[in-house]
Amino acid sequence: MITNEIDVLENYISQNNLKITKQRRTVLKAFLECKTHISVEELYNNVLKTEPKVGLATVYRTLALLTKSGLALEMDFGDGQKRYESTHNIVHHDHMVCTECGKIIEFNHPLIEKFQEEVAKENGFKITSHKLDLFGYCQDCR
Amino acid sequence: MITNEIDVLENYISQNNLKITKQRRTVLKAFLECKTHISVEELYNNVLKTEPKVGLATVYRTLALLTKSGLALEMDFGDGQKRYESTHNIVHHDHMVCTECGKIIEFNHPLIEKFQEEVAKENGFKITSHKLDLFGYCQDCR
DNA sequence: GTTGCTGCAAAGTGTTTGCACCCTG
DNA sequence: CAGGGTGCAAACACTTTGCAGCAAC
Repeated sequence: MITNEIDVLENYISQNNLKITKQRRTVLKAFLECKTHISVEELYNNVLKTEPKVGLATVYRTLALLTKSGLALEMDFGDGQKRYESTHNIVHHDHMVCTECGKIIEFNHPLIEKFQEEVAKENGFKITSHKLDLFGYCQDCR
Repeated sequence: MITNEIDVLENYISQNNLKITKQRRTVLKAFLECKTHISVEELYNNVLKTEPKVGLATVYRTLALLTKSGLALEMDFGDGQKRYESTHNIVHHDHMVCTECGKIIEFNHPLIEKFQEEVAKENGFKITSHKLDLFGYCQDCR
């Protein structure tokens, strides 16, 4: 529920001497209502629909805040802009990106994760995060 | 051998009505002598050591050319700049990136590749390329 | 009333492009 | 000598930052 996220945000905010503002609530709300893997520009446009005088910089700053507070994940598909995904109610997954139509299919394969850990251990490497993107053509575009 | 790469480049160039120039040779030579996963800036600095009046734009343009001719692979580790790797004598591999010291460990795990194909097939997805990056701490930094 | 937040515009960063001149083929 | 290549600077796209006024606590 959205209430839940606002709690998380307010909790983070009160622990860090920050302040809740109308803009931050608006951006969070729009972020949670949006499709996932949203770009800053897309989110900004959605925010403007309800709150037309919010600045783009505020959206950038709020997304950084959401990322730090653990509500958002920052992604980079190499298309030159950052994209974000809510951490609410999602389990970890990787992405197939259709280079033709831009569609993103999420998937998760436990064995792939397992072998990642295995190969990391072999190299004395401690994984904190990972990113697996498959690029190609989706069913409709192949 | 370097001669080999120049052949590949000249071959591509002659097939596309392009021209061999001193700058292109210099960039290619520096590229092949450099450490892998090199950034444009790093390569540019190395080029300047032997040919001080080459422009940065030429390095960008030549790297695009090398990528198109199949001599270079473009990578993006999400640090805001493109990096390149020679395709010469390398087999496909993925990367572990130490977020502390920047070290990059290459690895390859055939089963991970196999399961990628498997999960793609399940989704009717045709993979043309993929990218797997593990982020975390290397042996020295953990 | 302090101190953090906002909107705006300016500055940054990495990359691409327009153009006049140069050089390869 | 035609047409692509080069260096330079300007333009670009996305993101960050400085600042004066504003709002939350």
